[in-house]
Amino acid sequence: MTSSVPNHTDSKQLETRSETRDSKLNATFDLRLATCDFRLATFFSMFEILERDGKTRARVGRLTLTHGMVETPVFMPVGTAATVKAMPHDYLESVGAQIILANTYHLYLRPGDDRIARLGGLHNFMSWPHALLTDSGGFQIFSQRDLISTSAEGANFISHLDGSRHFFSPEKSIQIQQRLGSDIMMALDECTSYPATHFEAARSLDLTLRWAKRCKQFHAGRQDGRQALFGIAQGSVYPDLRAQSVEGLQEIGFDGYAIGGLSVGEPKQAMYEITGQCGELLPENSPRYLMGAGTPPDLLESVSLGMDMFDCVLPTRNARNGYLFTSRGRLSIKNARYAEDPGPVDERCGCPVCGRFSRSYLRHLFVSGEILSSVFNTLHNVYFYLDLMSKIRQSIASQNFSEFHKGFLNEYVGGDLAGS
RNA sequence: GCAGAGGUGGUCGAGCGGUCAAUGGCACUGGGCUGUAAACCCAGCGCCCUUCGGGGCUACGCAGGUUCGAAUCCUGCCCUCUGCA
Repeated sequence: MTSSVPNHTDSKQLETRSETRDSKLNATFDLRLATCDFRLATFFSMFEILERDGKTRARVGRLTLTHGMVETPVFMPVGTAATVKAMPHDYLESVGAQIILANTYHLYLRPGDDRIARLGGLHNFMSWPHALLTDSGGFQIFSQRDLISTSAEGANFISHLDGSRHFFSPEKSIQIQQRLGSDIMMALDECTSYPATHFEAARSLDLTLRWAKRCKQFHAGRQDGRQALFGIAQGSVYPDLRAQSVEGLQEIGFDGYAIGGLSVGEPKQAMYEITGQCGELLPENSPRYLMGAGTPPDLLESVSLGMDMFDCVLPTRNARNGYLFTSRGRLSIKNARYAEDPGPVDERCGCPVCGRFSRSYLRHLFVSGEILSSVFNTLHNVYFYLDLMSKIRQSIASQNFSEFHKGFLNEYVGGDLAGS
């Protein structure tokens, strides 16, 4: 069974990919043509569990989507505006990205879902032949709450781009995601901010559940198996509300279940407790997606609690802000101590950046504000995340996940890397 | 040589009698970032103490002077730029 869990980030595989770049580009082009007309597609969303860890709730699974199979646990790089910032597509492929995120609200505002639809859908538009997940816009209800008001009917947005007013109903969010043609659509939710009182969280959860039902109903009318729909649990840090949320979602029935409203400022302990609780309550045979998480230790902990899918802006955003992930912890490449450090960012990293460039050079690029700084730092961080997920899958398959988890934390220190 | 303009903290540059250790930008140093309004944001940035309220010292080309008080006014000197010879 181990063989069914490919190591997408094996350095030899990287070389191979690099050597066959031309043929790969051709394949990409062919795939793009093939996916141009969705009516030809016959895939349906499916999740199967391939391996289970004996000591924790961790499992290895395979998600079969319209645009390819996804091995879980999986980290999905965030590509809000139809681009994983600073990452060329072939870099994403070479690093083993199986599925990336895009954002419904942002793409609706610009360039517009109708335009993307006319250009053959999001896969075609951005020339990404692999799996795509679109977030519903629910997170923007949280992150742009000063510009948004919600009602039972939906969310009223004031565009951060030009001040224009827009209304997002659950139906509209799904309609846009259908036009985009993502492999996985997310139900429109209200991402509850933290802290929230029990009363506020209950109100928010109730709204989210009603919206979830409308999303499902709207999608059911057009259900053709090409796009999966995931529901999102809310309930802040209150176990009774989380239980209610998970139960409500299952009554409606989704292709997968996400945990939203975490990693929004709550204590780590609360985050892990709620994740663990949801891991137990969510259906065993459905993919479980912890939205917005997290740090490398968060990913390991959440996998052990039964989570299958993750997304987070940390590897990409932090890369652009000069913060690199290494096997020994974080490293702020802008620090003066690296000014003349000839060593690689992480001597144990197999990424092309660590294989070629010094900390000194990368610091220079960052300090100088060079574009390559963002490119290299992002490539390194995304590689680090995807490599970590690959190792997690392997360790689960070989029944030594707990040891791997422990060993990783032992090396990975929260503070800055000691100058070495 | 004559005429005019000017020399301010790492740098550019404001201030033009007290509220000035001196606005602001940059540079520098550190921190933050968890379904991306983020190549962003925050803080520090003369020296020495501090019970974190503050206190002391040294600083606006150099040297004097006026004044209770000078980066700011006066005198001399040094230097820079522009124009005319």
